Amino acid sequence: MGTPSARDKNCPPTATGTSVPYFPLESRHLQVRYALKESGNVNPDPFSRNCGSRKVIDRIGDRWSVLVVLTLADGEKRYGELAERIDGISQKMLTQTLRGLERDGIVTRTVHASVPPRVDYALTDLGRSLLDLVAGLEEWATRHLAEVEAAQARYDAR
Amino acid sequence: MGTPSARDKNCPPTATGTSVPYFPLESRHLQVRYALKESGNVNPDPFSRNCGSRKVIDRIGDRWSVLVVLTLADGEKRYGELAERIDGISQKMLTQTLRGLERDGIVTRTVHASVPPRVDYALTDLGRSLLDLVAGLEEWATRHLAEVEAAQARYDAR
DNA sequence: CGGTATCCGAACTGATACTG
DNA sequence: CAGTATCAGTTCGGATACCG
Repeated sequence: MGTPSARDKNCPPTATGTSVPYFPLESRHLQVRYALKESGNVNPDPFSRNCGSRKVIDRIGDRWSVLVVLTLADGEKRYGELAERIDGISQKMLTQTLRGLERDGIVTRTVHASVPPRVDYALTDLGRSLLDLVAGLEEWATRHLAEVEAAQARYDAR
Repeated sequence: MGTPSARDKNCPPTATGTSVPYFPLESRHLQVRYALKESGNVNPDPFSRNCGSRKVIDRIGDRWSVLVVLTLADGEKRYGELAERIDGISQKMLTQTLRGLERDGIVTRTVHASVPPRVDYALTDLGRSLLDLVAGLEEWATRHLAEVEAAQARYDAR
């Protein structure tokens, strides 16, 4: 299967025009294709499952992660505070999102052995570095919102 | 329903600790809740459907948009080229994604009246401004990939 | 308070077949 | 070539009920 580092190298650094490296999805189908490639049984279009872009996009991909990170921007928060601030999120999704972020090392989860229980969530250093980018996205959105809406109106009119 | 601009103001500029403005989803349920609030029949937690962050997150939210924008980084590309480069995307998803990006004014679609037909896609100025951010995300991903994977390994071990 | 477990409809996604 | 239409499998997401 070649060296893993070599495969990772196939992943485009910053979208320069290299060839066919993206592997964004985790569907069964693609996993199968990947497995086949790994075993060398299929036509050779090299693409890496470990592609960095896939990782972020998976995490950014779900609607809530970004919001959670953004909400933690001004410091540690309790589960309940997060639930309250991120309007529209369900308990299930909040928990699920927090677990994912925790797994990725983006937030920490601190349980205080008190009664009633108290659980605090905070960004890690890694999380804060991601926050910079995510905040940029939000800023972009607010800055260009009017433009986007104008474009949509134009498109819909036609 | 109050002035729309006032509602938009409720949307947090850059995740400073204001209160409960996010409305990321477009589910029927939430639309109903929003409609209820609009008519003033429900408890008052002000949040804006036009929240800028919702807009971007919706667009960034699906896995493919980011990849398409990234792939268009080095210039105009044909439909087929995109399909080839973005490995794993189906025709349906590619078309759907491109339509969405076109609607938002992020890409242009140029049909050449030739036979066989030829359709070129390119980033608009708006698209290029978004590219900057998206490229940053990709860079972040590649830079911190090892960290994320280490965190995941640690989490899974436990 | 801060979750977990289950259920179920909605939405997403891809494969396939067909068209201008 | 660049789509559109249709259909089936999977996942997503919320409501509800319950637990430590």
